[in-house]
Amino acid sequence: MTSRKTYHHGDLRQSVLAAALDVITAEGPGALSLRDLARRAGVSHAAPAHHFKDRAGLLTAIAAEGYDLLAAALAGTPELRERGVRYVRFAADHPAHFQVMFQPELLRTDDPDLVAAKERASAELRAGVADLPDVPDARAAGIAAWSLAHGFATLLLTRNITAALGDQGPEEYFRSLTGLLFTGQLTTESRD
Amino acid sequence: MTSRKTYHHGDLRQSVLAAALDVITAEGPGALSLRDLARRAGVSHAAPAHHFKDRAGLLTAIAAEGYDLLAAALAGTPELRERGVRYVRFAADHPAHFQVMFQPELLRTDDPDLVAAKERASAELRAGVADLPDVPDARAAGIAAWSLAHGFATLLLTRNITAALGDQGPEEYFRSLTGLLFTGQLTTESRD
DNA sequence: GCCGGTATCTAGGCATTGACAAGTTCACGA
DNA sequence: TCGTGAACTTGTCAATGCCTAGATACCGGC
Repeated sequence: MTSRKTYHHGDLRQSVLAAALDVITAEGPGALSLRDLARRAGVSHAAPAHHFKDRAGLLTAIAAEGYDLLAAALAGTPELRERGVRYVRFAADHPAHFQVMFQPELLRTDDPDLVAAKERASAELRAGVADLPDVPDARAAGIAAWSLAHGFATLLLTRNITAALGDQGPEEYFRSLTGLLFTGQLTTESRD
Repeated sequence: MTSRKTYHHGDLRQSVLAAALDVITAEGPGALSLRDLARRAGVSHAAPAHHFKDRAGLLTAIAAEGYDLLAAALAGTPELRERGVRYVRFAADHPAHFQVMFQPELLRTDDPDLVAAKERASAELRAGVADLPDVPDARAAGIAAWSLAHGFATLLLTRNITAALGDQGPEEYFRSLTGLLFTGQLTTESRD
């Protein structure tokens, strides 16, 4: 509702993006309305379209930004476990990005910017397992680690493990979870 | 478009549910339109509302059905690993249910039927770790296992691991993944 | 300093949708 | 037979996405 003296908003793209993240965080991507975002920014209802083309364009831009944020969050972390912790932290800190990134139906998955950003994040994920010693199938190991972190993050954001967390932060809880796995406490059953 | 001779459809609820699952599977929950579902069933545009109240009601019914299907899929499986495999299989077999179940913004989370069905599924999940020997924190172990299976399932449905699968089925791949973890092949790094 | 091109934003309109209200048809039991 | 309620229809309203045409302002070349 910020009144504006100039004809040009000046920073409409960022303004709309920020408002979109708020809405998605609070009510999910389904509640997104381009017209509502325009109202919040104090511009006419068709103004956002110039920056994002349409709804899918806006969400694609958010997803691309998310992949870049994820890549940055993972960069420079040597240990695999700590990468997992940072993955969880990213999801907790950027829930809107995270949600949109993993709902391909909402996106233009062939968008060049999105593809490039996703590849940068993907490279960081692969780097986490590349230097593991004595792992026969690095790709499978990577998917195992990714599944664990991604599942934890998803269950966290869908409020499926809030009770279990207690007063502990998600990151610490996840760190101790990996400890449980890596010290073999879950391996006591039959092996085939 | 099936022409109908009687005034009453006869099985509108099931008809709408089935059509909704098709749409969600193909294009996600966002593409759901009550009016479109009505057209497919050959009824007037407001007929579905009588059975599901509104959009959230329809999605809540789908989620509840999903939790019951999941509980049934897990029931009677003794081993934890096999429960994980069945969890993955459930997601692969019922992608629409799975998606909707884990998007709380779309649902009426306080709906009694939904809460009850979710509790039944939750009980089956807990049962998987209840009889594990020598696990100090069964709850944490359960969340670790759930995270792994849920993450794998989610990444599978979002087409993030299709390349890695090759011609292997998701279930077999997941089974071998758990093998990787449970035989300690990912535990070679530092332990603190 | 000004002038034209272009990015940015406005205004209007159309088809579609979700939700609501009121009326119609039908099944079923007293 | 009658009436009661469930199942479905019809009509309507506000809101949305998207398109098109037009208005405004910024910016580089001259």
